[in-house]
Amino acid sequence: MSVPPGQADSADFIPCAHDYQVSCGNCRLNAICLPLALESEDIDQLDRIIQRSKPLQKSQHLYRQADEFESVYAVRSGALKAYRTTDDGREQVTGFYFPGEILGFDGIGNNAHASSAKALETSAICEIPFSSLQKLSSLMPNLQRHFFQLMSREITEDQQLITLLSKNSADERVAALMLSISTRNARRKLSATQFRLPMSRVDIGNYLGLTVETVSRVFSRMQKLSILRVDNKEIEILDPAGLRHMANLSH
Amino acid sequence: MSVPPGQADSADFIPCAHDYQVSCGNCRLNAICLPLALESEDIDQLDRIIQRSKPLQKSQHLYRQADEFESVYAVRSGALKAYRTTDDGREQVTGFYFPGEILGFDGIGNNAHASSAKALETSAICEIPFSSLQKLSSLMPNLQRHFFQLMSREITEDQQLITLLSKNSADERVAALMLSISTRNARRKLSATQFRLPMSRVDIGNYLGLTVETVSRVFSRMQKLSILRVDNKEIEILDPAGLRHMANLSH
DNA sequence: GCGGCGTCTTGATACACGTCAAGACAAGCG
DNA sequence: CGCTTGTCTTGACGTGTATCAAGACGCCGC
Repeated sequence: MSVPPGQADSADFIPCAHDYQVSCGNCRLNAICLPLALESEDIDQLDRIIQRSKPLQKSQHLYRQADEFESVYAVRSGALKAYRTTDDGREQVTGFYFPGEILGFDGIGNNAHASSAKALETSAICEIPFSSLQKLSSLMPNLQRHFFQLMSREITEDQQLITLLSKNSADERVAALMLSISTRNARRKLSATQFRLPMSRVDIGNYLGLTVETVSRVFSRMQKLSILRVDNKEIEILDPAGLRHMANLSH
Repeated sequence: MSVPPGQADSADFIPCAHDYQVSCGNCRLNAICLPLALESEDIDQLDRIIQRSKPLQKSQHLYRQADEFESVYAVRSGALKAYRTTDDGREQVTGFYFPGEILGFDGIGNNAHASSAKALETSAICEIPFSSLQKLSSLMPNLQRHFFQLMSREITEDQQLITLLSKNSADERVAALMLSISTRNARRKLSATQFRLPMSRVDIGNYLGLTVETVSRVFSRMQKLSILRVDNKEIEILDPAGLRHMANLSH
């Protein structure tokens, strides 16, 4: 297996032939992924259970809805979307996941994944087998607490999305998503004002409960107002305050 | 403190002068709340940390958004709603909680409650201090697993609501809520076809991302189609199959 | 380079639900 | 009892977003 060429656009990817052997201790994302006061002894234990064998190509699945639940996953580079398929065959995108973020928690409840996860671009993944994680959590109270917190935050974020879908206009929804991506970029020490969207307009619309056309129109409107510069998937936030205003206050 | 009079409409309430001293071992809801293979020894340990001191009157708060997070709570009788207040002062109902169900998980993430919880009618509550729960979880792998599962299910349910809000019509949303309440009633060995809604039309609309007027019109429509009999908060499901059809397939 | 095929944009039209308004009903209280 | 207040219902109308349709753009293989 050779190292895929042209990782230039993936700032989180560590260009090293044996990159899948990085440990949590030296991973530059650990401040996001594991902001814990763990002894290096503890980190070693964690390292031992984590598997880093899965570089995922664009549009490949990490797991599928109804698959048996075995692990949760941390994104090391790239980006993923999670989505569920309803009884009548339609899809609902439930989240986008960027480097340092963890997905798969929705599978614990019934021992089967409640959603599917698909790579939006070439992505490197850390797999964390849940049974090992449970054992380790019993021994390391910090770790147990950390995973309770991660799940709790997922709940909080879902509730924010619920509010967004329930109460906000198309403009507000798109603005909120742009701000969310901007914030998450900043957390990874990337530009908060310039980035490339890994997902399509269809995915954005699906996630926000809007049609592609509406999303497109909102982007055009924002561009006309000089809040954003939009060049296909390339986004530049020209007026952060205006964007925040558009997301929150405008009724 | 005297026992409140007139609990006749609250089927889950155990009419006993010292009812706040029931233990998990003999609580008739434990199959829902704690479906665990726990030794009676373990149950005793759990009993010891749980506090049952809080009978809540209608419209009283169990906790408020931004309150310090200390406990999660199990509903013993009555019903509650959880809601968050957005920056611009509007409210979003994020869930309804019935006997046997546990709420408060959204507070773990940042050590502060991310939502408020308010009693929709007189309710009895079991308080489970989270720090004790964490310690106990480390000792009892089953218990740890159980709470991971509960949180995971909360995530799954939130995602179902996201899908509902994002993809479904007013008819479908209301139908889905009625089915959800029906199912949860059945789980508690109550009628799946006849029940009294503890929440107002405003709450329903808020939860489902609809106005009161729309909710009311949907109920009228359902009544005209002989799917439901609606008498203010009293609901009778006349045509369960029709209701299911209305919730799922109709487009 | 050129053709083909997604993805994205833009415009015209339709409709589901929101908004506004008024009346009906229920509950609490002097 | 009648008054008040809040909740619920029903109707008429307006609007934001979906839908339908067509064209523009970008990407890839040949």
